[in-house]
Amino acid sequence: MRILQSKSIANQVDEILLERIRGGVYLPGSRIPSESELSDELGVSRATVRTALAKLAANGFILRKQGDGTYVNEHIHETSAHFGNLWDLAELIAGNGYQPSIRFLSMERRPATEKEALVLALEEGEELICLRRLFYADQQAVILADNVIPFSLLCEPIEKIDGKLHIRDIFEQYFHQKISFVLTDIRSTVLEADAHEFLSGESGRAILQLQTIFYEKNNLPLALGVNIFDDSFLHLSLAQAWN
Amino acid sequence: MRILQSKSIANQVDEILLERIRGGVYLPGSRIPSESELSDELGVSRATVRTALAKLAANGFILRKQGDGTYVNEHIHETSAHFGNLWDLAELIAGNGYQPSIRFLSMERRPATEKEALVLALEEGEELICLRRLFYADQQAVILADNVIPFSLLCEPIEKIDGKLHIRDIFEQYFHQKISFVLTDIRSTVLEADAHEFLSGESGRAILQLQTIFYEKNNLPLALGVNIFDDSFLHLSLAQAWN
DNA sequence: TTTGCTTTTATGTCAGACAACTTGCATGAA
DNA sequence: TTCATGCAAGTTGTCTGACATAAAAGCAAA
Repeated sequence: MRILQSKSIANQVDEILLERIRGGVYLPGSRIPSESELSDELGVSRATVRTALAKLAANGFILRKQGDGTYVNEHIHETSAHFGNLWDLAELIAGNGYQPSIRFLSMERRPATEKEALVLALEEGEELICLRRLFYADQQAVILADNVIPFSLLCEPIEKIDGKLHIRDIFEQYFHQKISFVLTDIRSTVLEADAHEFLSGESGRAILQLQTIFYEKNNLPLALGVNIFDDSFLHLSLAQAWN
Repeated sequence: MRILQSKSIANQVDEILLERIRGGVYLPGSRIPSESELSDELGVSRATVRTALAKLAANGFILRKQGDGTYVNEHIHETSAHFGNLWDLAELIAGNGYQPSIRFLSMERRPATEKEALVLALEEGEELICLRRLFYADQQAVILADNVIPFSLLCEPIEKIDGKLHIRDIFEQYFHQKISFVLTDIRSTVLEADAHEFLSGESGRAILQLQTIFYEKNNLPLALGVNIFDDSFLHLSLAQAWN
C-alpha cells in the first residue's frame, strides 16, 4: 500500500479559508482577518498564509488591497465554477444552487480506441475501465459523465470500486495516484441520441461538452473524461483575477 | 490625467517569466532556474519570486516539486487559454496557433436595455458606448465581439477611441480604469442571422458564447462583453493545477 | 547490475524587519 | 460649522536570513 504524501501546510490553509468563504463564515464583500491574525490563529507563519492567499486571489475568490485589507469577492455567488475545480462536477452543481448527487450507471472493460490510446499514451487495444455516471441536481439528471482509465493502473480489485465517489477519491483509493493537474476542452455540441436517453431536453439542442484529461505529477495521463450537460439548466461561469 | 499605479514587483516578475515560457526560452517539460537563481538574476528577493511562481503554478503554467525543481507544464502548447486570460481573445487566437488581428466594425451611443442596466448597475436608459469588433485568425474571421460600456465613465473624447486596441488598453487610455477581475459565463448556442453575417459556417450550427463582465477593484462593473465563435475552428482549452 | 547510504540541491516553512499604501481621526484654519 | 492638512494606525508588499523537508545525484558495497 503506497503512502500518499500529506498536503502541504499552505494547501491546508488554502482549504480552510476556502471552506470559510463557501460556508459563509467570511461573507461576500466583507474583509477577512489580516495575514497576521490568520497566522496567529492557524499557528503557521505569515509566509505560509500569504502563499494560500495568493492562490485564492489568482482564482478570483478574494481581492487584495495594499494598505487596506483582503476582501471576499462579492460575486462569488454568481459563479458556479472556479479555476481550481472546473472538472469538479459536484461543485459545479452545488455552485448553481442545487444539491448534487451521483448515480452509478455502468462499468466495463474494453480495449482502447485509437484516439483514447493516443491521449492516454497507451498502445492501441490496451484495456480500459469505462465508468459511466449520471450527476443529479436535486432530483434532475443534468450531467452525463464518462471516464476511461487504463486498467493497468488499477491497484485494487475492480469489484471494490465505488462508482459514487469523487473522481479524485477514486484515484486515491483504487489507483493510488494523485491528480496533479487537468486539461479541459470546452466545446459546444448538440444533444444526441445516446445522451438524450439520460438527459432531458429536446434532441438537437445546443449543449456543452467538457472533455478533461487528468495528469499526475510526472505528466503521465491518468484518465480521460467526457462530460456533457445542458447549459440552459446548469450555468458554467468562471471568475478570474487580473493583476 | 490620473496616474495609474505601476504594477507590483511580483506581477512584473510574473509577466517576465510568462513571456519566457510563451517565447520558448523555457521549453515545455524543462526545468526552469531555481528560485535563488531567479532572484539573483532579476534583482528581487526570493520571496517575491515565490509569489510570482505561486501564481503561475495556480494557473497551470508550471509544476513545482519540492526537492527537485520547477518545471514548465508539458501541455502548455495544447491549451489555448489560461485562467488569467479567458477573456483575452487575441491570446485565445494566438494559443490556437494563428496570428490574431482586430477589425473595428462599429461604435454607437444608445440607451441601456433593462438587462444591461441591471448587470452594469445603471439606471435603465443611461447611455452606453457599444463597440462591435471582429477578431481574425490569420485571414479568417473567427470571433464577433460586442462590448458595452457606460458613457459616463468615458474620460476622453469619444472620437479618439482606437477600436483596434486590447480591451484592457481601451480602459486604461480612455476610461482611466484598471480591470481588477472578470466574470465569464460560457454558453452553448447556435449561429444566428446577425452573427452569421460576419462569421463563416452554416447557420444553426452549435457555437460558443463567452459573456464577460469586467470589474474594477471596488467591484464596480465596467463593461459587458459578448463574444461568439465557432469552436470547431477555435478551441477553448484550459489548464488548471490541482494542489 | 543492483542496493543502500551520503551529499547536494531544490522547494517549503519560519521569524523578524521595513517599505508602500490606505483609512480614519485629530487638529487647525477659514 | 466646514474644510483642508497632517499624523497615526493598520494592512499588504518586499526583503533578509535561516532551517525543514523532500527528491535527485553520486558513490560505495554487495
